[in-house]
Amino acid sequence: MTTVQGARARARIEITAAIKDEARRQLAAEGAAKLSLRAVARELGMVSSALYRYFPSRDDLLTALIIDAYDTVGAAAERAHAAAVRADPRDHLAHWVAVCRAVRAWAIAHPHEYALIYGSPVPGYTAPQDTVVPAARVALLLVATAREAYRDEGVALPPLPDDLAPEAERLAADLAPDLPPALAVALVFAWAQLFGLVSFEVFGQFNRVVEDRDAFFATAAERLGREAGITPRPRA
Amino acid sequence: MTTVQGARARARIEITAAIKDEARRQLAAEGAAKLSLRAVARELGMVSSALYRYFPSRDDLLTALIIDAYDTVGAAAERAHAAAVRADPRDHLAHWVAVCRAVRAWAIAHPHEYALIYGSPVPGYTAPQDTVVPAARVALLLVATAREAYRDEGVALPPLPDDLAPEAERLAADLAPDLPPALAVALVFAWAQLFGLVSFEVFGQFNRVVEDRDAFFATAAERLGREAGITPRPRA
DNA sequence: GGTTTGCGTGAGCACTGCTCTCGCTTGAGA
DNA sequence: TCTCAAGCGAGAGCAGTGCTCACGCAAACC
Repeated sequence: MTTVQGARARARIEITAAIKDEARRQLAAEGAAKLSLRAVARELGMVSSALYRYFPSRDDLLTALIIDAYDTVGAAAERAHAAAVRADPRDHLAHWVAVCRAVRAWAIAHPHEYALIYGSPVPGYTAPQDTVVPAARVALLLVATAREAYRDEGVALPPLPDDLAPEAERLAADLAPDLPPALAVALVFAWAQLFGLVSFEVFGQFNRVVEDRDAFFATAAERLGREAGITPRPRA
Repeated sequence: MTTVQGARARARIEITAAIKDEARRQLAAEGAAKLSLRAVARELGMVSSALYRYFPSRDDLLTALIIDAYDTVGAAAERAHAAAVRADPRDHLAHWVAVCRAVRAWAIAHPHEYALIYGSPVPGYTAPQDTVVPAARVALLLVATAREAYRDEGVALPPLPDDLAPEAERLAADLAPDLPPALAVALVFAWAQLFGLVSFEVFGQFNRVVEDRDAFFATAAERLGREAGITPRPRA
């Protein structure tokens, strides 16, 4: 599908990628606050103003990094999910936990990129439309996992209070019309809570509180799965 | 207790407070990234270098704001808790929910201050020791609420997996020696998950997803309370 | 082959955090 | 009461930032 392009078009793609790579390096090293266009340009051997041919502003560079970050964490989660399905196609709780662990592992390995997407929004900055699809990737994977469990095993969930019923219908209609509203609500809860756990760990809130964070997270992820209606696989 | 102080000492206190106030104003208006010492000084009619007599660096100013933010959200939560106890001393789930709502309300009212304390750590920045006591204030309140419920009504919690048992003992010993380890773990879960929910709302992750956020959060807070072992009050 | 378009250059503007020296003022000790 | 160190504000200055703009060169299109 990629037609043979002129040298110029190809150079543009390569330079754009190089800028993002170098920016990612600085991001990983120093954090978003100290990411500087001039330093990126310097490191790439170009003059700072040249960089504006590729990204009209610092915020646009950050937005590109944000989209990439959403995509890589989404891809990592999807890989982990696929591997878990391969290992045991029927153990849906294991699939769920695998997704959670993948998100956590990626976050710990790339804390500054994680902060970029799940921390405080950086500048003035309202998330552009381009970010919403990649941002939904992990969420949709959680929904898909819960859906498979629901199809295979059904679900028993606590009833919803009346005043949440309209919201629950709306949520279900938006993100999973084939699932019961109570499950849609439980999934959104679990989704937010998963990132609450990961954020607390990555952002240091667990310092001097939780020591054995692997075991802690494993249990938490499993409980989240159960709250999302996924029953553990009965022992064979 | 406050001895009569010289005019100089008093001026120092007042100016320090004025700097923090103005900084908070700019923080609320533009966010931490755009908080500038020079702008604060300008607004206060002093020269920027004078400000360094009061805060040795921008990070120190931010740290002061962080401590204040932890304290105000903690105070708000404590007020809400006290009011709920006054309204019905036996309804522990209502006390819990009141604390959660107070945290959320404060976060929504002061999103940038919330981001400062529960978002991504801002600069290079490792949290100084001074912040850990105020930071624990909300957490300790949650523990206290759960403790009262536990004393009055006991608790039934899911069993912990074996590999989490040592961590659970440690947690219980550190933050509530009088509570069962499984409850200590459940409390840390609930604590992280509470701020996961609030962060997702404040940081815009719920945009285009959750509409009726009041009802959504109310249900979530109640479920968190139940997971933390607080049973609803039986109807009188 | 001529022209439009894309792109790197370098100067420059307004801003930032932070440092340093210079004086004035305050307040505690002799 | 006088003295002198300490506290404090002023101003200049350094190094760095995001971003803009006119300028030329080179590639791509007609």
